[in-house]
Order: sequence, then structure tokens, then C-alpha cells
Amino acid sequence: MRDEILDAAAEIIVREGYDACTMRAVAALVDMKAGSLYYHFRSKDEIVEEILNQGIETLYARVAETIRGLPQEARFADRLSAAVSVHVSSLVGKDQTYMHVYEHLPPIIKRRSRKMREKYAQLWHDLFAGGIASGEAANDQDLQLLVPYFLGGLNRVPEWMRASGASSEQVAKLAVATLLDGIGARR
Amino acid sequence: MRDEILDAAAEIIVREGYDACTMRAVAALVDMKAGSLYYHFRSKDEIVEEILNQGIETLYARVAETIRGLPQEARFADRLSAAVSVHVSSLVGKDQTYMHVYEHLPPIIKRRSRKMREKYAQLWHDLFAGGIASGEAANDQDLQLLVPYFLGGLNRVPEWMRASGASSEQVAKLAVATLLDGIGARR
Amino acid sequence: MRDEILDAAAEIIVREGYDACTMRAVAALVDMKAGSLYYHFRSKDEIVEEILNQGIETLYARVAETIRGLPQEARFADRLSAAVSVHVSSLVGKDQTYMHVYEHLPPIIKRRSRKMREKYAQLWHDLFAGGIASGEAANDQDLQLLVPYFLGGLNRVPEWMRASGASSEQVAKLAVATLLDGIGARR
Amino acid sequence: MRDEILDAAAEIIVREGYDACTMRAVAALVDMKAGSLYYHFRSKDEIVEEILNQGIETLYARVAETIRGLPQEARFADRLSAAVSVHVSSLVGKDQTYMHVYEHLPPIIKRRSRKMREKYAQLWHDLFAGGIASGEAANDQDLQLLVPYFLGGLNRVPEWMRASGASSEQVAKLAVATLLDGIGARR
DNA sequence: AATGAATGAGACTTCATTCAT
DNA sequence: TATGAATGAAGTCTCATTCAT
Repeated sequence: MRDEILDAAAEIIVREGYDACTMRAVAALVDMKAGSLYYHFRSKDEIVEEILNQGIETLYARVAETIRGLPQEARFADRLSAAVSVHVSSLVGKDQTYMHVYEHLPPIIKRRSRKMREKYAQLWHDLFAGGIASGEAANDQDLQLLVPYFLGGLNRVPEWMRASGASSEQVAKLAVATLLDGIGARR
Repeated sequence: MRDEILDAAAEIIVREGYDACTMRAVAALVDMKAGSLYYHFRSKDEIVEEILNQGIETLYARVAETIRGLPQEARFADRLSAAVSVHVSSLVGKDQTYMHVYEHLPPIIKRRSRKMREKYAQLWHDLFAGGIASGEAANDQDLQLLVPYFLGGLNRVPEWMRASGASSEQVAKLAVATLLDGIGARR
Repeated sequence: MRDEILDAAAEIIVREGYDACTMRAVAALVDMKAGSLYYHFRSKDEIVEEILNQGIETLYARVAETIRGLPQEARFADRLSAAVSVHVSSLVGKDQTYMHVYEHLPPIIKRRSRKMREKYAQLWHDLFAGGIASGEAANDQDLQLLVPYFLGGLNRVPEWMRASGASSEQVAKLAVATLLDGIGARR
Repeated sequence: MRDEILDAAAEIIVREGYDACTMRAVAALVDMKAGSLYYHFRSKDEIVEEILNQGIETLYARVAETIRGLPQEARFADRLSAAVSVHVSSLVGKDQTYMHVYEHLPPIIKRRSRKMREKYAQLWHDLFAGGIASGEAANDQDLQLLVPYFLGGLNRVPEWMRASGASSEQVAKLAVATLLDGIGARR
């Protein structure tokens, strides 16, 4: 039941925004009355926080696991490719509505999950740093800027995917190719 | 007065989120009482919509103007550079709070400004298409994906700029360089 | 079990007030869940009523017993002394939390126990009447007023005893002395 | 309006207890809707606190004023008499419902007004101390106990006055006489 | 005997909005 | 133009109570 409530809340936030995610609305989606939710959660905040944490933690775990699972000798491009694939498909995957949630939350609540998000960013930071160290990536990058810039681009994509109808693989490929080679014609 | 109200509302949304932007809060910021706002606007929605429109329209006008102002023979890289600079500095510029607003709005309201946003995206679409046509950009790009991906990355940056302390010029430069040449070491 | 529940409820009322005495709180104190209380009591009101009754009935029984136990020829001052002692010590005694309860209840519930309370007042009324009849107390008293006045003073004392650190014996002695002789210097 | 709301709330507390004093109920009594009360008060607590303060402060002011107004050479018995009269009549006076309020409040809220109450008790403490110093009152009193004992008796009286139909003057007279001379027959 | 789960009523509170002044 | 005052809808939350297990 706890999970069903979390799912319901996440779905509403994604579909109609944080404001529309009232206790009544959540309850209705799981065929309950608003008050009953309090048997399972102490407060609305607790629900939201749990959604947030589950979302980022799952994402972190998947990407970390993916990177760790690669052969020692994997090239930077392959590592990047794998990580991006997992990241993007997690954002879009059917049940992973959790990931969508973040961008709909009011600042006060967003701040709470900051630490976890920084930990996630660190994962990418390390990935890039590895590429630079091995000479596979240009060493003139300010990773402090590059990482959020890159993830920012990635995170916005699902919003537009619906319109363009692209698959998450296409998106991942585009992102990796663009990031590695740029769009400038080879000179 | 109308403008002062819009400014106040925008500032609150940016700083504290859409939820915190109550009529009372807005009124307080312009030294009025909530009811008085209704002399200037028909409803809260009208205020928000106007903020949104003003924001995108200003942004559109600036970027379009910048591109138009370039010499006929300007190279793609220069066009891109100029456009990115204007876009980023608008996002960060002191009074251009309007741009921040969008991401804080609930979906229902977001949808309303969709058309204008698509018009803005078209601007970039054309820019890239020009680059491809002239052979200055690789012609294997799916612009339908590339544009939102690129703008998405750009739009997220201000959020992180505060932490890293980078200037908007640095960010613009990073974005253009990365987009054009990629981060892969030259082969 | 019934008694343990009554004790728990009484304790909460005394310590934190009637409002804090929720079924959940009572249940927690006897290591149960709220619903289980309904196996033992028909309603929350039944619990409260029973506390009230038990309280006054115990008090009544003790004081009545004490008076009855005195030798036929006991003087008024001694009767009074004995009665006050029992009354005060009951108010303060460890397990006699019941007595504290009354003052925390909402009027609706208070009214219900009125009859029993009047019966208790009658006990004192009779005591005083006896003193007047025997000439040991001044015969110009309006007992209808004197009794509540006297008991009122007595009942408030525990509240202040905690602060002053006096024992119930001291209080009883003060009350009796003051009542009998007054505080005016002898003329 | 503010005052009418305070009056309404006080009246409900006195008549039906703190629990019955809901925002809806108060609003109904002043012909409003619950939400409207928040235009005048920040919260329910603010209402209650204000009632409490106004009550004790008024009481304090009146009694202090009365005592101060007595001629320098007034005798202890007269001072006491005057103070008791004011105290009792304040408790009972038509519009002074405020004073009734205190005894109906839950402990948490009671505690808040503790300081003011202690200040009031001090007034009586000083009065008695004066009597002892001048030799008009027996000097064997523990005022720390006597004051609350005496005021406790006094405060309970209104509750019973309704039943017995006594006037506040009668009550005051009884209290003073009893306190000064006791009820023991003169020996 | 006891509990997990749910309910419905109702509590306080906030907010966009209205309107007479 | 602006405000004081009010409203109605809705929000989060608490609580006594019920009932199948």
C-alpha cells in the first residue's frame, strides 16, 4: 500500500504538477479517503521526500552499477555511452516516473535532496575526469560546469521526446555523439 | 504599476517558487493590499501568463535581433556564439528574472505558453539548419532533438552557476566550444 | 485491563490535559492499539465517565469512612481535621490521579457527574452543620456558600504545592487552622 | 470587531469549554465564516492568549488600583475586604467573562500566562505581608500556601453561586469574615 | 483479545477573489 | 486607485470509531 501511494503521488506530480498533488487526489487514485493516507505516512512531506529519494537513489544505483559492470579496459566513449543510456532510459522508463518528479517540486523541497543530487553529479564528474586522465577527452574542461551543463541537457529531453517521438536510444546516441565530437563539420 | 507588479511576482516565483507567490505576497512587495491588484489585473493567472509571455518574447526579440544584426557573411560558429551569449546572459541578467520563471510553473500554466516557446525554438532550429546548409555543421543532426537538448543544457546552467561562481561568458564559451568540437580529444 | 486503561487515561488527562487524552495516546500507554480499547469500553466517553465516578466515589467513601470511624464524642475540630487530611491526601496521593481529572474536563462531561459531587458536598455540609449544632462552630454561616468556598480552596492547593514543596499534612493543618481560627490576630 | 471576536470566544469557552470553542463556532457567534477570523487574528492561539492576558491584566489592574486608592491609614481588614470585593465581583461581573476562561484551558496554554498570574499572586502576598507586619494578622502564616489556598477558594465560588443564588457581596463578606475570624466559636 | 486498515467528520488554516467605500 | 473586510473553496491533518481477520 505504501508503494501504491507513492506511485500515485508521483504520477500526479508528473502529470499535473506539484500543486495538483493534494492528499485528496492521491487518495482518490488509490481508492481511499484523504485521512487514510496518514495511516501509512506521517505527512505529505514524507511522501514527497520518499519519492524524491527513491528516484535519485535508484538512478544513482543503476548508473553506478552500470559503470562498475564495464570491463576494466573499456574506452571512455563506451563508458560514457553506457552511462548516458541508463540515465536516459531511467528518465523515460515506464515505472520510473519518480525521476520526472524533481523538476516539478517547489524550491524548498528541492533543496532537501541536494546532497544526494550532488553525489550523483559526482559520479559523472569522476567519469569525465577518468576520460581526461586517460587522454581520451580533451583536458581543457571545467568539469564543474560541464557536468551540470550536460546533465541539464539530458534531463530536459524527455519533455521534448513526446513531441518528436524519438526513442531513448536515439536520444542517448545523439547526446554522446554530440558531446564527444561536436556538431562542427570536421576540419 | 502594472510592470512593478509583474516584477514583484516574478521575483517571488524565482526566489521562493510558485506556491509562495500569493496575491498577498505580491501585493506586499509593491506596498499594496491584495485586493488592489485586481484593479490592474483580472486574475492571478493573468499576471503569471503575462510574466511568461514577456519573458519569452523579450528573449526571442533579443536573440532574433542579435542574429539579424550580424554581418551577412558571419560564420556559423560566430552566429552560434552570439546567440548563446545573449541567451545565457538573459537568463542570468539582473532584471531578467522572467526567464527563470518558467521552470517553476505548474504544467497547466506551462502549456499555455507553448506556442511562443516553439517559436523561440524555431529560431535556433533555423540557426542550426543554416549551419548545416553551409556545410559548417555536420549534416547528420536530428535538429528536432538537438535543439531541445542544447537549450536544455543551457537553461539548467544558472542553477549551478551560483555554486561554481562562473560568469555567463564562461558558460557561453563552454557551451559553444563543446557543441562545436565536442570534448573528445582530437584524433 | 479495564483498570489499567482507566489509569492510563487519567494520567494523561492530569499531565497533559483532556485534549491530549486521545484513544491512541491511551492505547500506547497500555501497549495496545487504539481500536483494541473498544473491546473493553463502548466509547471514549465511557472511559472518562468511569474515571470521574471512580474518583469521586473513592473520595466519598474514604472521607465518609473516616468520619464514621471517629469516636462518638470527637470534637468538631477533630472531625474537621480528619476529614481535611483525608481529602487533601487523596488529592495528592500517588495513585489518586482520579481527583485531578475533574478540573480538566469539558463542561458537558463535568455536568454528568454533578449528582455525585453534590452528594460529596453534602458530607461536608453535614459535618459543618454538626459543628454549628453543637456550638463548636459559629452559627452565622451560610453553609451553601461556605462549603464550596472551603473545598474550592482545598482543591486548588495541589497545583501550588509542587512549587512550594509543602507536604499534604502541612496543607491540611493550614486549612483547618485558618478555617477555625482565621488569620486575624486575636483581639 | 476584534473585541467582538474575543468576547464571542470567551463566552463559548465559559459556556461550553475549550473544546467547543472552534473557529467555526466563534465565527458563527459574530456572524462570519471561520476563515474571516484570520483577517483579525493570526491564529486561534492568538485569540486565546489575548483573552487570557486581557483577563488577568484587567483583574490585576483593578485590584492594584483599589488597594492603592485606600487611605494610608486603612486597617488590614478593610484592605482585605476591598481587595476581595473587587476580585470576586470581577469574576462574576457580566462582561468579565474573561476571568472564567482560565480554568477551562488545557495545561499547555495555561502555562503561558503563568508569569502574569504569579505577578497577581504577589499582589495578595504583599497585602497579607502588610497585615502581618502591622500585627493585624497572625504572624504564623506560610503565605506561600495561604495565598493560593485563599484565592483558590475564591475562584471556585462563582461556579456555585449560580446554584445558591448568592450575590458577590455576600460571597466577599463570607470570605473575609471566615479568613479573618475563622468559623470556630469564640472561646 | 487484539490489530491493521480504513472512514467520515471536523479541526485549523490559506488563498484567490469580491465589493462597498 | 486603493483598501478593509469578508467569503467559499480547498488544503493538511487528527481523531473517535468500525470491522474483518
